[in-house]
Amino acid sequence: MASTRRMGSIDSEMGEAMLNAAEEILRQHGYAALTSRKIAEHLGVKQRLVYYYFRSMDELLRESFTRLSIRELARLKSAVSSDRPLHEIWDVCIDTSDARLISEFMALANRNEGVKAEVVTFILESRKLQVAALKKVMMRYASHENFLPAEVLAFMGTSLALALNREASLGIRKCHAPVKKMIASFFEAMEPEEG
Amino acid sequence: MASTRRMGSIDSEMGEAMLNAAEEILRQHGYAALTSRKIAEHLGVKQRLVYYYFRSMDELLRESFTRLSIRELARLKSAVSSDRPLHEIWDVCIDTSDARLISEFMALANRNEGVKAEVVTFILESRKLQVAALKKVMMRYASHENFLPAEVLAFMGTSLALALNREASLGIRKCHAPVKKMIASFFEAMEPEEG
DNA sequence: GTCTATACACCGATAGAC
DNA sequence: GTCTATCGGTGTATAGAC
Repeated sequence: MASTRRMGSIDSEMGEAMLNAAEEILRQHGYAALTSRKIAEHLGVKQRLVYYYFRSMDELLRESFTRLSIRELARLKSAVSSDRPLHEIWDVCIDTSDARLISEFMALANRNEGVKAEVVTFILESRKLQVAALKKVMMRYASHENFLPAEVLAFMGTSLALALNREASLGIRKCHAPVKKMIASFFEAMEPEEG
Repeated sequence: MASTRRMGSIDSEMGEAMLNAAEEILRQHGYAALTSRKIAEHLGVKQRLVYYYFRSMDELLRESFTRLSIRELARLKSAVSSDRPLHEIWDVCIDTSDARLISEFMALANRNEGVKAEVVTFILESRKLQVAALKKVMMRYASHENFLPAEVLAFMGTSLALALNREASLGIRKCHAPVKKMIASFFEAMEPEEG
């Protein structure tokens, strides 16, 4: 039997507040600064309380990414079933929570098995959604033979959005304008307005 | 006047060894584990010695990225002046030191001004080299009007290589094969063998 | 150039009171 | 559900001996 120490539910108000605080700390100060004491301080409670809601900092970290993942997949699904899925998907990718937060989780995933598993699941799931949406659009509109395979386009879209966001968070803009322009005209060709 | 505590040169054998150890720790355990104690332990010396070669851990971190940056730019420059620059540049990007190491520095850059400045300089410099190389190749070969602008291609190349490496380090392969195939045939068209 | 020794702060995690 | 108090461990950085 596992330990039965914990009594508070993660879905409670305080549990959610702690995950919110964790996200905020990750964004602003990085995973090295994500400690139970900082979270408690952030909420005006005592450090001990964090261990009432989470078995360990590791669990807190995993729960944090799980929640983020659920949130992002929901946005993606909603985009997929919209009128102009490609445009909406791109908006989700480019306007995703924060390049900094993602950077932290990417770095964490390389050495935290729990986070890694969640990150992998998230990437595969969102890619599946994107590829399906692309294939559907490419079926609908005529000239889809001129385009690259849906798998390639999905991968490119994700990669470009991530890179644009990452560089923007560093203050870099070089080449971003022509890249964005190219993407916009590309989407316009694939999924024209009033389609 | 700044402090004059330090006496050892970073370019010395021990200084270099410490930077090597730092890289290794970053790769394997992440920036939260990069401590003066771990570096010393890694080399079989005492922790105090790290502060003989570096004023602070912050300085060590900056020096570490600076060295990495110099190394990568040298590889890139050599690729640019080779027989098939595009193919060589792609090889440098895809075979770059390690997706994990880069993930760590990316995360660090978001909150360490010294590292951030170095990272920004590195990105801008390598982009400049890539764009110049692309333009040159596109001039040389005829059908360059069919291609996207050099700025866009450079950005796409970097983004795709980074994403491929990042996912590979997580064990993900989904869509990688068609993406790599597309890139290979693209380069072949732009820079054919025996050109 | 490398060491011992030490200061002081912060970490995760726990026991147990209220 | 939240608290006080405390454990052993680890972090940066320094003083000063050899």
